[in-house]
Amino acid sequence: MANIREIAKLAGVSVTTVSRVINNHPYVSENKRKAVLKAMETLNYKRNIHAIHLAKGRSNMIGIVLPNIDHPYFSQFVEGVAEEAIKHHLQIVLFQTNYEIAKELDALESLRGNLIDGLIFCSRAISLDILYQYNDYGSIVLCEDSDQSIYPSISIPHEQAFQFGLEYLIAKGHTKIAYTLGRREGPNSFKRMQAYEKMMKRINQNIRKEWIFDKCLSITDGSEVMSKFKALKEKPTAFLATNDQVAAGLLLGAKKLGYTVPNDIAILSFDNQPIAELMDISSISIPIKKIGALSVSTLLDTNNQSSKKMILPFKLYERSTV
Amino acid sequence: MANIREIAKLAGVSVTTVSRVINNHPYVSENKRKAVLKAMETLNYKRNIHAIHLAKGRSNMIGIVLPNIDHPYFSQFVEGVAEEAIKHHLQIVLFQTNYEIAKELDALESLRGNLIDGLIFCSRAISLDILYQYNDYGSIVLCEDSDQSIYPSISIPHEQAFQFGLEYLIAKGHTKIAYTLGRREGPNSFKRMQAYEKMMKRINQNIRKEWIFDKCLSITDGSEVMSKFKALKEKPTAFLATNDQVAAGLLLGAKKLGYTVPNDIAILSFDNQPIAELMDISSISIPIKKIGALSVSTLLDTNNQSSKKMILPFKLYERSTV
DNA sequence: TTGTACGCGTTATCAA
DNA sequence: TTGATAACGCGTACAA
Repeated sequence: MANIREIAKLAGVSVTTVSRVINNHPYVSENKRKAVLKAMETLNYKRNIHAIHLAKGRSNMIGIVLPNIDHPYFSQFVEGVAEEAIKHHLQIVLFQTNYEIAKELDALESLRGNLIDGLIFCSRAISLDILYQYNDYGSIVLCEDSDQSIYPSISIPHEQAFQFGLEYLIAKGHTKIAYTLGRREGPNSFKRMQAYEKMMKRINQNIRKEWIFDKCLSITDGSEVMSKFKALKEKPTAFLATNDQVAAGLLLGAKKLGYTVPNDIAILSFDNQPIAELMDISSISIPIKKIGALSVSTLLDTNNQSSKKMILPFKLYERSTV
Repeated sequence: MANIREIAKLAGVSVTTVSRVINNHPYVSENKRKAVLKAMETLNYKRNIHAIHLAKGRSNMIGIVLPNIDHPYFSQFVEGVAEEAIKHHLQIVLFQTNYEIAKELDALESLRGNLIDGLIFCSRAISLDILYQYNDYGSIVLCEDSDQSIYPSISIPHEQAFQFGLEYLIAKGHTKIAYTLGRREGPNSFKRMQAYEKMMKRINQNIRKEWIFDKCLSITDGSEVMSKFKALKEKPTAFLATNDQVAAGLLLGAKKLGYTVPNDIAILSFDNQPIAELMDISSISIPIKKIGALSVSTLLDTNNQSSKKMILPFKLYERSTV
């Protein structure tokens, strides 16, 4: 409860001097500094962070917007953010939105209300129009393959990567290719769908709606898709999966249903997480942690270069499922 | 930028009245309320959260201390916390510690400095002695099978659950039982080790250090343990695994090395997450999300019952790996 | 090198 | 039903 004034009184100095000692400012004589430190000790002083935030107008906290933390992609992303944040003495506030726009607005309002200095959109549902309204209230970084020009964005080139995956499957002799998506509405999904349509046109294949599975994010989702695959009259020969979890589910589901991989059905996925290596799943790597870390440094850097787009490299890891 | 005073001026009322309107207090005439709301609208008013925190002495933020978020156990835990927190309009601040005591101290200092109103220790490395020094600075909840009596704790009965798992393996004919641990130092691990020693004594088995594998948390860790298993002269016939990830790694590693499960080696794990169901791994469930959710409500409740210990039930799901 | 005095934006108290 | 004013605790011109 002891505040800076009580310390000053006990130490026989002014509050300014106390403040200087606390913040390691120069121009404090050694004996006064000692007196202040001693007073702080005896009164068990702790500074009130809210007062600092109020006085400074900043909080050294940043927010992360994500649908749900309980998914390897997002938790790894946050891990990358956390590691970088700690270097800059930033605290992290989590906004789990479940893709609800109202919750994303909460996060934006927290930015407007100065709770956080900046906001990282790991994945968003809200429209860019609304996002633009918050342009003045703090830094915002988008982690998506975005073509807008207001906010900095960081991602891999999703369209190109998806096309690369399709070309790889085609080169392996596949023309009947199905794919899974997290959710149709996301900007990254949109890029993936574009790549798919383009490539199918190139190899003269019709787009079959029943070969496109959305809402696929988890290992369980992948397994369920495999059951749907079984019921399909006309079957694809390959899957391009949202991520390694879905691919693992597909693989396990396939084995359970008696299909052999890659003979009956080939599987290629994204992310290249440990599970892909362990289950020997061919996967296109995405540097998730790095994207997280870069989103922090970009956030801090945002004064200078307010709307740059960063594109990170992806890489194919060939394994046994294609 | 507009603050409460400017609103007051424009609306022709006092700051008190503005504050009343903002906080839905009674005793504001309808026309003044309208005038205030209009002024807020035209000046694009947003309240400064730091000023509120300072004036109120609270922040409506809670902290979570965990080693690293990029693990299904912890991310699911946080998911449980987040879902409960949102019901109480609480924000979540993440403290990723990597089991470093200094980082745990950071979190405690944030509690002391009023940044957060309460702190949840999902897993801790710091000693209870030090923890006790922060008893006055806010609520603390421990999510461990703890016998201390200062802070509320929430967990499953780890010793009992581990014993239950061992008894199950023994009933299935196993006497040569190995196990994996997250880290030796944790309170939960200690309980598990106790149970192990007790049960081995009961069935007249020596404790073999080389059958105890620590630092096992991930799927990769499990796979590596299996390689060590291969090099073992005298081999156990069963593994009790830290969690489903480790079990999955053990299972995949076993298959890769040509062992059959459960004939060559049986595997039983904890958590019962989706991957266990999908890979048909026998597992003892832990209600992780529920523990997370309860930790929040306990935190809020902590005035009344400052040191209760909550023990949640576990349950065995028998599958094909034992 | 030190201190005074004010600003930060809001809530709470008390008098009217 | 309203408003003046004092906290809340710290940072920082500016003066000395």
